[in-house]
Amino acid sequence: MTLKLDKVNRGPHLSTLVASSISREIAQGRLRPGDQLPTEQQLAQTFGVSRNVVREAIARLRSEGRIWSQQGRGAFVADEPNATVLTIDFDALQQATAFQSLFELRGILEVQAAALAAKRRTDDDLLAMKEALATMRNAPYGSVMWLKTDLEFHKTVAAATGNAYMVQFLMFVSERVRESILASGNQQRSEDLAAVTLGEHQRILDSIEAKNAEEAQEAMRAHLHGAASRVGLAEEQSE
Amino acid sequence: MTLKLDKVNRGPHLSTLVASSISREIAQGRLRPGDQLPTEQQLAQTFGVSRNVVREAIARLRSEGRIWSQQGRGAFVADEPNATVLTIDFDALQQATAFQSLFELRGILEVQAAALAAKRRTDDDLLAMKEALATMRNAPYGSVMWLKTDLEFHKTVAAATGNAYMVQFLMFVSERVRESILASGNQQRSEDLAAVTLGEHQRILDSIEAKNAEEAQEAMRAHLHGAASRVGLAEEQSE
DNA sequence: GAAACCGATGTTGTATGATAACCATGTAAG
DNA sequence: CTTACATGGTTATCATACAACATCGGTTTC
Repeated sequence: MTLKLDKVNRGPHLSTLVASSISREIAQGRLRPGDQLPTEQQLAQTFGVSRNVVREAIARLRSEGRIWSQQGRGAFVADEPNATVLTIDFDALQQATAFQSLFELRGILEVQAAALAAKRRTDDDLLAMKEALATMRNAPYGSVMWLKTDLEFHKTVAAATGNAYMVQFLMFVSERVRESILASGNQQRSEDLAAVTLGEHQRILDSIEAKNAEEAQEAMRAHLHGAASRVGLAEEQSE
Repeated sequence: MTLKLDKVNRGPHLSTLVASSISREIAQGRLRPGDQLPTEQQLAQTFGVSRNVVREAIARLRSEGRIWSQQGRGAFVADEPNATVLTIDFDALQQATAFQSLFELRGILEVQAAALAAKRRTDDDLLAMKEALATMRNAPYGSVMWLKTDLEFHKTVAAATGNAYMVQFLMFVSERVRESILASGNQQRSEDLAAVTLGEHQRILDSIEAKNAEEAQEAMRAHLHGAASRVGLAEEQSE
C-alpha cells in the first residue's frame, strides 16, 4: 500500500483509483491469495479518502471476484479469481503475443459461428446481414462508420447462430481486438482493400444464404486470414 | 422500479441486490440506452436502503460499463454496453435454452482447444495433464474434489494451447456451467460414470500426447457429448 | 434585442459519525 | 475440560452534512 492520491483529482472517481490500486497490489503479488486486506479504516487512511470510497472500491473488487469479505472478519484476496465477470487488461494487449492470442480466440469463435449460422439462419437473420453489408458498402473505407458496420455484420452472423452468448462473447472479444488495432494505428488504408474486404464478406454471406456450413467456415477463415495480414499479423498455419 | 427488498435479508449484500435489480431493468428494456436513472435518493427510497448502498450498486454498474454518470447531472444507461468486462447473469442461466447455449459455447472452445493443444503441447503441459488426471482418479466421483480436479484437467488442456485467453475464457464459461449444474442438482451419481468419464479423459490425454489433433478434437467432442447426456441435455447434431 | 452575469435548485461526489451484526479471543463459572 | 459470557475488532448499513457541478430562470448590461 504505497499509492498516495492527490487531493486535486478531477478524473475518474476516487473509488476507481482505489480499486485499481488494490487490484495492482494483487496482480503484482504484493497481496497474495488468502491474504487479508487492511481494514477499511486503514485503507481509508492510507489512501486519504473516506471509508465510504473504500467501500465502493471493495464492492467493485468483490463483484469482480478478486476478493471476498465476511462481516466481522475482514476482506481477503480470493484464492482463485473465481470471477463472475471477465476482464481483459488493455495494456497487456499491447504486447504482440497477447494480441495474437486474442486474435486467435476470436478466429475460433468466428469460424464456428459462421458454420452454425449457415445451419440455423432464418430469413430474418439473412436480411439483417444483407442490410449490414449494404451499409458497409456506402461507408468510406477505414472510417469510423466503416469499422462500426463491419462489426455489425459480424454481429449479425453471430446472431444467426441463435446463441445469445456467442454474440456476447464474440462482440466482447472483437471490441477488444478492434480497440487494440486502433491504438496501435497499424491498419493500412487503401481503396483496393475495401473491395477485397467486401468481397470476403459477400462470400460469407452467400455461403450462409446457401446454408453451406463448410463453405461458410472456409470463407470466414479466409476473411480472418486476410484481416490478419492487413493488420500485420504473421498468421500461423491452422488446421 | 418495482422491487421491494425485505428488511430481513441475510444473504448477499444489499448493494448486490440493488445492482442486479437495476441490471434487470436494463436487460428487460424497461430502462433504455440513454435513459436517465432515478436519482440516488429516489432509488434509495424505492429500494428501502440508504443512499450509501445505492452508490455501491451504482459504482458496480459503472465499472461494468452498463451505466455512466456525471456529477451534477445524473446517471444514464450506456448507449452501447461497450463493457470492458463481461458478465453472465446467473438467474438467466436457469432457463434451459440459455444453459444450452452456454454449454454449446463451451463445447466449441473445448474442442478447438483440444486440437490446438495436440499441436502445441510441451512435455511440461503433458505432465500437468497427467498429474491432474491422476488426482481425479483418487477422488470420489461427484465429490467437490472430483469436480475441482475435473476442471483442473480441462484447464491444463486449455493451457497447452499456449493461449492465455483461451484459458481465461474457457475457465470462465466452465465455471458458470458448473455452477448452474450444481444449482439445478441435475447430475447423476453412479460409480460406473466415474470410470466412463475417466476413460474419456484418458483418450483426450492420449491423443494430445500423440499430437493427433483430429483425434483429440473427436475425443473432446465425445467427452462433452457424454457430459451433456449425463446432465440431461438433449444434444443437437453438430457438424 | 442579445449576450453576459448571477443566484436558486437539484444532483452527484465525498466526508464523518453512529449503530447493528458478526467474528475471534480470552476469561470466569460450572 | 467444557460452557457461558464479556470484550474488542471488523464489516454492513444508516443518516447527515458539505463540496463540486449542472441546469435553468431572471436580471443586468451593452
